[in-house]
Amino acid sequence: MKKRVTLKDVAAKLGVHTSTVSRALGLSNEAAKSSEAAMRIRERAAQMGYRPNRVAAGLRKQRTMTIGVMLPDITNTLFPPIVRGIESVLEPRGYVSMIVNTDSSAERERQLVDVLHERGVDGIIHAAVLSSDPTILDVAATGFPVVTLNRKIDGSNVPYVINDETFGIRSVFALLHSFGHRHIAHLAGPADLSTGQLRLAAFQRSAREFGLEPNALVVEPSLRFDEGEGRRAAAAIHARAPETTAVLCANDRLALGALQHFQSVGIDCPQSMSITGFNDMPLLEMIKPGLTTVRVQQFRAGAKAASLMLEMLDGASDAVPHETILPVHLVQRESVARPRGSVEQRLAG
Amino acid sequence: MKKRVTLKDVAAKLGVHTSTVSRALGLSNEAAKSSEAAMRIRERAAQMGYRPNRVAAGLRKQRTMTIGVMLPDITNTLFPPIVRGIESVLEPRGYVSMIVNTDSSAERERQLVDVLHERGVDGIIHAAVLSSDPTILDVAATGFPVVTLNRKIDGSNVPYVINDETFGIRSVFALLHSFGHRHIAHLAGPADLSTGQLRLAAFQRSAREFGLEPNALVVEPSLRFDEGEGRRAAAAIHARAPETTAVLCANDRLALGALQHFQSVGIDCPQSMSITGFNDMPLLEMIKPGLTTVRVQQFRAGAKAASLMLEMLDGASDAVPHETILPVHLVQRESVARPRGSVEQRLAG
DNA sequence: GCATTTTGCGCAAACGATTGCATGCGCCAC
DNA sequence: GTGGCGCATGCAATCGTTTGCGCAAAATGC
Repeated sequence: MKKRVTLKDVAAKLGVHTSTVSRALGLSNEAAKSSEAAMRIRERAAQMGYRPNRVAAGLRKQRTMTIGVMLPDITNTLFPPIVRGIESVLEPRGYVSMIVNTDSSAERERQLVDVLHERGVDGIIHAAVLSSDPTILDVAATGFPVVTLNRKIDGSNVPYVINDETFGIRSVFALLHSFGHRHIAHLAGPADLSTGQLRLAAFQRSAREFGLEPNALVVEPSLRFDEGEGRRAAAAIHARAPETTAVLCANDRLALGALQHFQSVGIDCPQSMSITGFNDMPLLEMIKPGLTTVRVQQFRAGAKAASLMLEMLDGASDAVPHETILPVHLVQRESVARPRGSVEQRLAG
Repeated sequence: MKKRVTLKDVAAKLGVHTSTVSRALGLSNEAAKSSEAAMRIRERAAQMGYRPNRVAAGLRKQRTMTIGVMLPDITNTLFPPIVRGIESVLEPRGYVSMIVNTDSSAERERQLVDVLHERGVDGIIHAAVLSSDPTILDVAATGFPVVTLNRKIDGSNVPYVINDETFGIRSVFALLHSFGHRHIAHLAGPADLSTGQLRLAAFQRSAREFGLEPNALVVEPSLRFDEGEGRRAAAAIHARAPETTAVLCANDRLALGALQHFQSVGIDCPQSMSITGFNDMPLLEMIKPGLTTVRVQQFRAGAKAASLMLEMLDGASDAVPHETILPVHLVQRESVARPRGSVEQRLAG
């Protein structure tokens, strides 16, 4: 393996001191470094194929130009766009990200925070899921730069980026309501996940806003955000409240599961049952019927979180906004129709 | 921000030299380190919350315990499982991965190799796509540890892990043939991507094997592995060869596009047109008709590549197999049926 | 009980960059 | 002509570990 070219090598070749070379290459060294001597050094360094050793620089400067990214599971289609968004702002600034998967386990999260620390990351972007996890808050409390994604943090000054879930849920609710649905069930997300909580709260607020009694509406919580739970919970809803004409699901995968369930028992969507999702995951437009859902801007969320992080690292901690809410928008496809037996449908039929 | 505890701090507190502490904590220091002195040191270090600084260790040891992972785009559903597979073997051994997205650009790839080098990664796992890209080969040629995924490398000794694409394509071909299809078109992948090439070659070999003249079968190459190209190419196939009864697609997304096209022009799948995919991407079971495809084991491929990498790093380079082929298997769903007008169908009809 | 091997630990030099301080030079002004 | 200022460069310390070397003490062998 070829030995790498170091500052010393370049310096020796030019008969100058390493510090001189270091300064000549130092990015921001005022315009002063446009002197011809510096020019010659840079030229020579490039020609020799010099590449700075960021590990050494990191040790000395206590800045590794590395950002830790913690997420539950990169396999979940939600996260890759976030990662790309983060990367899109980090990379041009010379940072790289170090991605770890927590599998939503508090224990793993604790370990992984240590792993990231040992490797000297300059900050952590935390794509949170658990509605409460002390670890990352502890880290932030020490003054270490942290930005969270998808979770509102109340009792701290950790900046966070979230999507406007409340508005999103309200939008689907409004849509269902405008189609004439009054028996709207909520297939809720897991109670220990922040998005689950948030969306449930938004559902209840919307119900009230539209003059429906929240307690009269059935809410069936799921244990995981997956199709299996969607099927199970949909069955439960149908059993508990056969009068239900629409199921507002906390995310797309639950909605997909619900869809499968109703199809399997011969209840047509959207003719006999309207179903909505959340997130607008890829490929959703392929399935039949196209799922009406809410599109969230994952890429932008990642990019935003990364910019906030960079601002913090630039020392402008005070200037970074505590809260950033990204707009979402309703994506109407075919999974919502007027309820069977509604006035309009009788007229049409 | 709390200052981190260093070896020196621990040493000072115990009145010993840093090197003593270092050795006491050094993982593999023979059983010798079970001495009570070492025990006390470890205990004390843990109690003080000592965490080794891997940056410093990396500088000194020229081993950062970091593996670079290059892939085209983490957003592509193929890659997250690979990443988890890699992580599953790296993490228990104390390594972390540094993921970069090349967007299939040779230029970006060149830059990113430098980025990874600067950060002192111990090796690179390259989830290749381009059927030829010199950069990574150059890197490997210098003796730097490289393992590639999904691409066969001929003129070098870089270990690679691939799925048994040839067998997979042959399996679908055999299935279509057994259903009575004789006018089988291939919706091929981009010619500059290795998987595109490989699958085309496998298609032609299979045709010959089953007694069909490869040149008589229509092959429509796509420019990208996406639904849009799938639609376009499917239309082209239909126009060029209306007698086609089955389209064997180079991957699932192309198949999805083809499906969309045929549906849009009123050609029913599978009644009038059989379609097959490749990869078995998630959510595929949700669409109608379920796409018959080939499942590849991405997680295992990643895990395997990572093990090979670790073997190389352990100095067992010679013992590392040059080629690893992972089995794939056919997943039959509903998108394949007997061709319209076949003897069997006439009998059934 | 003495010679020899083993063991345990301290010392100090790395690893490759950055950076405060010192030095020396040229240049300008008075 | 000399004092002072600025600028470029060199010197050396530093970041936190690891590790070869050497010395002393302990353990072993006969």
